Amino acid sequence: MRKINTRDFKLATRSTPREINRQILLNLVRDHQPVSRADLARRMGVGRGMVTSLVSELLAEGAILEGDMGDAPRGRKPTMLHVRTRDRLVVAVDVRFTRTFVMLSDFDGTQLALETFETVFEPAALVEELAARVHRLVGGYGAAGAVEGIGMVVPGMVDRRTGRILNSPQLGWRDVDVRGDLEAATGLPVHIENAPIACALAQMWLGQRGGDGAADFVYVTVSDGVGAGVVVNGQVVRGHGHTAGEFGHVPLDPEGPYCLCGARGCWEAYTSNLATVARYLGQDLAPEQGRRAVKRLGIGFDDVVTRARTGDARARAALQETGRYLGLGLAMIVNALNPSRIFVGGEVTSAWDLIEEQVRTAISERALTPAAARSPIIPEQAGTHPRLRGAIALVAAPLFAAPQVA
Amino acid sequence: MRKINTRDFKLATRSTPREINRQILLNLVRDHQPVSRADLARRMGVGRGMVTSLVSELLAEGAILEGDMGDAPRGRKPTMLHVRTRDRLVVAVDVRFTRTFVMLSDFDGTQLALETFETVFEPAALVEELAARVHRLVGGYGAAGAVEGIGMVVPGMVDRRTGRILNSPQLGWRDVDVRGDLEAATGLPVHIENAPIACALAQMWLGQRGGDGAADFVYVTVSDGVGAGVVVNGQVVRGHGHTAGEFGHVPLDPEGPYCLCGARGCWEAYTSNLATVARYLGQDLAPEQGRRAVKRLGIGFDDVVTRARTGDARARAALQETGRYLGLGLAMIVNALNPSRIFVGGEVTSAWDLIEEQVRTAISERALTPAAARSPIIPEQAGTHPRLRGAIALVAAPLFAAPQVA
DNA sequence: ACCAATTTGTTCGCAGGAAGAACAAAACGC
DNA sequence: GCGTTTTGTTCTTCCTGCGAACAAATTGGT
Repeated sequence: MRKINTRDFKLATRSTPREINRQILLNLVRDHQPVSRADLARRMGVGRGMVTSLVSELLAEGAILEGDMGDAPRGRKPTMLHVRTRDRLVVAVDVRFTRTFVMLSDFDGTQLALETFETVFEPAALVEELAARVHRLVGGYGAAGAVEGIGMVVPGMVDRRTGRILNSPQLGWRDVDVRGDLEAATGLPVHIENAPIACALAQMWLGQRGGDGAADFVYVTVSDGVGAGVVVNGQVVRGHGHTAGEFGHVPLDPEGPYCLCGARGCWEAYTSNLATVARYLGQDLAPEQGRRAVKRLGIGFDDVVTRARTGDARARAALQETGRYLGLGLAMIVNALNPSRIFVGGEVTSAWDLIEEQVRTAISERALTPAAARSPIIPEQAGTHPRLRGAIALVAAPLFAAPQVA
Repeated sequence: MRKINTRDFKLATRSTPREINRQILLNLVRDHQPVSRADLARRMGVGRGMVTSLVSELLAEGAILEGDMGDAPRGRKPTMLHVRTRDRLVVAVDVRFTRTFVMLSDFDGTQLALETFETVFEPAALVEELAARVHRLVGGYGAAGAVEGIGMVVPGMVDRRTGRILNSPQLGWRDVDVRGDLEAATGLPVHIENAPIACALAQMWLGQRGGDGAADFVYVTVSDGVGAGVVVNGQVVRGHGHTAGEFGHVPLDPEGPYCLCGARGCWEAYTSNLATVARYLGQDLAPEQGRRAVKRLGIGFDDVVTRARTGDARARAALQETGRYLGLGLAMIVNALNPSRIFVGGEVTSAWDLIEEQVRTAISERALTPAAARSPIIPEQAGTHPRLRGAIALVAAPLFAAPQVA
């Protein structure tokens, strides 16, 4: 029961049904490939005639491909259809505080090249550096297919429509138009998105095929900060001012430790990697000295995990406390949005076996119903570059998304 | 960019464009009535021919009406169109812990009759009582129009599709099928919904006409408990297990006061009416004795407000603290979802002038961006029966909602 | 009083595309 | 080779958006 916005609606034309059915068919091919025309007709509940017509249109556009003959017990053998992905390339860019990652991949997420360099904070210089690398990658892998766009993920608020980065404290950017410059420098369409949202997009568009198409889930990223990408009704929630998903700065305790945002007791101040390290070292995080002390000692989150695994009881305790607070925050999300599942990404997942019990206990304590207490929490295994996969989704998703109508 | 669910999609047929445009037109009439065909054609950007055809269809169905001639500086005078609401009736039912409210109203929300009775907790008995009253109302106001359905609002989780009440602690119901029984007893279609969601629906469908069509907002109800109805992209969020919006049981402080849900420090335990009264009396809320003490003294939330207004400094302080915690919880919603606005309903609104400053201060302290800190918080004035209006929306909304497509 | 101008509302013909039936093609077993 | 079965194409029908032409209603100027 969606309300129609009388200021910003989209009329249906004669060709609207075709657009809709085209996208449905394309998504069915995507989820069930390899698949025959006759099978598609059965799944869609339409005649094979219509499928033929839609398929030939998609074939002409190069959206799908005919593959081998399939096998059938009786009758004519079907020709199988696939989505064309292998020779359609994307440049995925992940700008992080320390380093920037650039990956060349195809629409499926298969990695062709990956390079990283130290992040340049000056927007113009970053664009120049990126443009040079994109140019090199496009030239070097020209034979593998055509690059159809650049997907870029940044920490901070982004206005998807204009492509402007409204505010990124980590990079020190305010209302910067990187998209326009990068498009001009490379001649490729550029899509920019906020990092946790991109991770949610990666789950939505590149997650396991034929999954139950979870249309309601939350992706929580735990690294230096804590953020969340929220998906409701198959759509990402961006918020009115582009700042939705900032669960990281919801207070768990008004008297809690100081957070980098200036407030006290933020969820992030309990469960971010920095918080875990600070807890292990027995330091208070926020007073600037504490933070520098953490940095000086050169102990990172991964070191804490390693020590916990090799018998350091204090490290183990620090991690378990992180797990407990992680669970409390997740319980908040369960109560607020009751998603069908919550994905967790970031370095914590490497210690999941050490903290899972604490996480689940905390959720059970706080969940309102037994069903909610059982909400699946799915750690995304490390090393899958969820942000880069999100960047790929930024380019690939528009081809598969439902047409906007009404 | 909505993802198409390949398990549960809806094909477009030949008549899909018509359905879509029909609903757009109907909504335009609703928002701009009285309005002429030519004006609609201009607003929709289509020829007048198509408008004529759609309008005659809607006229034939009785969805809209032709009214007076309008006035124009030159040329033929237009005939104005209206949505037909006056003679289309709804029975709205609000089942609360103490009393049940039954209202007869038209589609516009104009009240024709309102009665209340003490809530019967036994489902079968309640249905019987309701059926008798509906029968009486329908008979008594037969001349005013035809009753097109019953909208029912209950405290607790509801499965909208099946109409079953999954769990209502307040009423002591678990997996009860009131809808089927009430439909059988009255012969009218029945829609059931959870209370905070219904309040959000009331805002969405019966809120001020031609408002900016806020498609992203949250309605927070503060009474005995604290709940929220969340609207994203023009759609209500129900959650995977029908328990979305339970912000009331997110902890503000793990060491805080006990909540009726059993946990500690819930937002509800700080800002519900009971919490305010308990704070005023200096009692701890949750231990069963405290709660009974509050009841025994016979002081309600309204009494605290009255005393605060007549110079009782302790009452004033208790309310202001409630305001502060209310603000902290609202800040959480702002950070999590960044809605375009937050509506607040319930008895607190009667003391809004006393607490507004505290609310706004708390939000400012916790919001991440200046824009988020300025998020409009709109108290709904008391006595407007938002839950009953939500019940009306349950019946009226399907006529205006966007058709589900793709 | 009549005519031009202007605006509203209706009708009609064209064309895009869903829907389904008829038809052609391919494979298998007898 | 021939019937059977399944796949894929083609063709006809009909719904409906879309634009153009037309009818109706009103005002103001001559």
